[in-house]
Amino acid sequence: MNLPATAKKFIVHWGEMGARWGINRSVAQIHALLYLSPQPLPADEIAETLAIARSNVSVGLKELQGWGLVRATQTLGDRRDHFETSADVWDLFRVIIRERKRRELDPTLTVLRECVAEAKASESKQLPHLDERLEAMLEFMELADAWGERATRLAPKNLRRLAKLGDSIFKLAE
Amino acid sequence: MNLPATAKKFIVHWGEMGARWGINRSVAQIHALLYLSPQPLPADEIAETLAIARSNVSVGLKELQGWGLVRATQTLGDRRDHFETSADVWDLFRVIIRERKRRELDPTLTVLRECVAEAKASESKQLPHLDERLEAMLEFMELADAWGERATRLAPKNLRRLAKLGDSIFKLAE
DNA sequence: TCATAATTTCTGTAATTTCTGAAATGTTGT
DNA sequence: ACAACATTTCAGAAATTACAGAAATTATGA
Repeated sequence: MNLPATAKKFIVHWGEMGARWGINRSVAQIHALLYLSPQPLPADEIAETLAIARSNVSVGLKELQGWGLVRATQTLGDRRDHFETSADVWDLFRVIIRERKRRELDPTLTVLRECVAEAKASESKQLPHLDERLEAMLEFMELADAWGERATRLAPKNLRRLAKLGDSIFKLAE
Repeated sequence: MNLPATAKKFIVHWGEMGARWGINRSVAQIHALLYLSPQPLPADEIAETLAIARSNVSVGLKELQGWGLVRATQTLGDRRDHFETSADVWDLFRVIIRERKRRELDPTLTVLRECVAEAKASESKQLPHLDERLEAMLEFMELADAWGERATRLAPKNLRRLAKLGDSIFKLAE
């Protein structure tokens, strides 16, 4: 596909953003392209459009499917899989939160709980406040975890609605 | 400094987490060590404790100072700078949000606004919904930006208070 | 069953990032 | 001004990551 300049700009920027957040540049670009596409795309068209090797697209799509961000669809008269992502940014947000929570927050909570238990058991001379610091971090992560859990449960529409309530929510805490 | 096993575990895990979020592993480890330390540490002690080159510590500390996460302090009778970070996780959170907003969200908003303007000006045949998709993304980013801005303004204590209101906040959107 | 198409896995190369140790620069006290 | 200490810069080495193309595998239809 020959992309309009605007689409190219968005896809390139999306790739850069992904890279800053620990997502492979090509993977982020594939996702950006699918987000803009009105219909599911076959892997070879993605490869051609983004000018990356077909094999890379295969790996990238697997990765995105692993995140639950992309799914394969089939059409009559074409043996190739066609890939699509959700057109709803709030849905994408929800999925990303869910996965990062599962992959990063949950293991961190496990480690922190172990650390807190150990730190309480044995006081250290070099680091007298070790337990306090770890407990504070644990509390933070548990709250983040709870927010992630709730965001995951909420329907995309309600998530958007909640986001728009920003001002009144922050007034609760002033 | 000879670290207790628990501290090592935390620092190593923190380094891994950082790496997943686009922060250099050593930089994240330096920050973790400073977070656990009851007093500011000189660069050579950081290097020795984490077993990384002194020059590397220098670069890492500069990076952390650039984020506003670490500052140098001086003590009488010691020419060396001693480095410290905030012991308040909510303060750290606030600083990180502020910087990521400045470095990533704000430039993204700029690009997206340009993209939306271009997309409205010229309809594309291949991507008929380009403008809608870009506008939806822009709305999302603007809301994220507004939340970041408010979080940045709030005092750490109030941020914590707000985080603890999680349940009642999410009820607003059900 | 066989030929063809589609996809994935694998392997080596290229590019990037991270890190070290040496050299250069800056700072402090005598 | 000089010596001692402290820090930063820099160039190259080491490690990691990303990528392309070939080979292998899997699926489809005749």
